[in-house]
Amino acid sequence: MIDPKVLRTDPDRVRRSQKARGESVSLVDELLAADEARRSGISSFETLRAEQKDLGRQVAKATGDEKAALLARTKELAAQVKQAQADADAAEARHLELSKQLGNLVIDGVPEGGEEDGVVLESHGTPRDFAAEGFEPRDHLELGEMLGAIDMERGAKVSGSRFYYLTGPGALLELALSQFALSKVLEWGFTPMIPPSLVKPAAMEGTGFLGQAAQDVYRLEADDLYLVGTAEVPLAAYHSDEILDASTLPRHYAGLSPAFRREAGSYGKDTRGIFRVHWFDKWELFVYCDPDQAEAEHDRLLQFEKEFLTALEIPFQVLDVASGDLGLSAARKFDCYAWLPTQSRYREVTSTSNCTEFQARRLGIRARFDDGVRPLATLNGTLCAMTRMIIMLLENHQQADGSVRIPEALRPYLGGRESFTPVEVH
RNA sequence: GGAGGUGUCGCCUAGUACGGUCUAUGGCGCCCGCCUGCUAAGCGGGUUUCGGGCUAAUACCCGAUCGUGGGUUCAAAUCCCACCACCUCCGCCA
Repeated sequence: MIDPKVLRTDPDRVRRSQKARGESVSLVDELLAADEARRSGISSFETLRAEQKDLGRQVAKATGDEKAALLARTKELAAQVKQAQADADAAEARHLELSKQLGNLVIDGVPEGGEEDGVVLESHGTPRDFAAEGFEPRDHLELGEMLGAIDMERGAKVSGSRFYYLTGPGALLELALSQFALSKVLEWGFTPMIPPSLVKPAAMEGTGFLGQAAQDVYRLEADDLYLVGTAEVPLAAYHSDEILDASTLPRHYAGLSPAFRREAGSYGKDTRGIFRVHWFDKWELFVYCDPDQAEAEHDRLLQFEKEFLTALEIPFQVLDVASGDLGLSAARKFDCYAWLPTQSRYREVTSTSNCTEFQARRLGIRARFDDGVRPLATLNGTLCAMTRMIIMLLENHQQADGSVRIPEALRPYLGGRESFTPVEVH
């Protein structure tokens, strides 16, 4: 949710933001009307209720005829109070419903437009020239099968399409990546967390995943729980309905969890291998901070993501995501796109969002600052989505014979091993 | 899954059998002040939280808030119903 005061004092700014997102601008006017109705509803309820309480006190003290007279009067008032409360509740509910539809305010400077309009801010590393090296690169699945690292067929047999087994070297790679990620997050001062990956509707709703992204979420009907698509959800909900001491900010958490995604509407897209799957494991970075520090923290998250990709020797670009492609919660988003040799293009591997106070307001996360209790800012960023990172390692570090060089940074977590080589598998 | 118990303003706690100055008690902690070579102790005052109003700002005023949501009633911490969380025991289980 955005700040209701901004809506009242500067509705044009909200309209601009809605327009930049490609969302309905008339929602802003509906919200303004709902807000007004809500405030006047509450106000008339409070007035009546004060009167009722006062009468109640008199009744408590009175006796005999006096009491009977007061009781007769107060009965009618009670009916009015009840009605006023019902009206106020209805107006409040309407306002809340509309508020939740409104996306976060886009930060100035975010490029306008949709998916194609993101701006490349920087490029790091140089894609290999396989032609110059004299061989045609194999794609990650071919390499994965040669190495005995990825088994899609059995994944499909057991769980269906878009499921996989990581076997032998594949499993080792994921665990090495995970260990490497852990050592980095500790070095950067994050608290490592293993959060629950099933959450209640409130957590999903509060993080903004039940809006336009709802069709992509797995739900367990029998238990009314959701499977999270990212550790962002349990990490954001961790402090829900809490008031934190400002002196404990910023708080840096790094969560390792599975990510479950229905990938509805992506039929036929990226169907080969483990590029787009229904489940993968991921290290996610999460920050709670003073809204004043949010943009600086956002830059830091991006730095960490860049450092990780650089250490793994993967060429990548940084994209400033356009306003129409931000999702509900983000006010600004930077994606890292890594070079995928067999597609000769950069593909998304990480994404970091500054959600400002949007999620905190929905989840009731506040902090006690010198100037009072205010919602704080939340930010998140991918550190390592295992399947995508494995793809990038396999393809970028492959050799002519199908073996794959292990970047130095990962070797300590693989017993010093320098490469994986093709094997006979069954 | 079965049986029983508990849930009060940071923590502990009084209040719930019998609805009405509960406008929620007391202690700890914390904040301010006094006293004081300095600290401690002592003394006095303040302290649920949230939303709103009014202020230059304090002060002050109004509403909500006793796990959550409903209900009964003129009136609910207190009575009724549902749900949630935690604890104990039993069963099952990595």
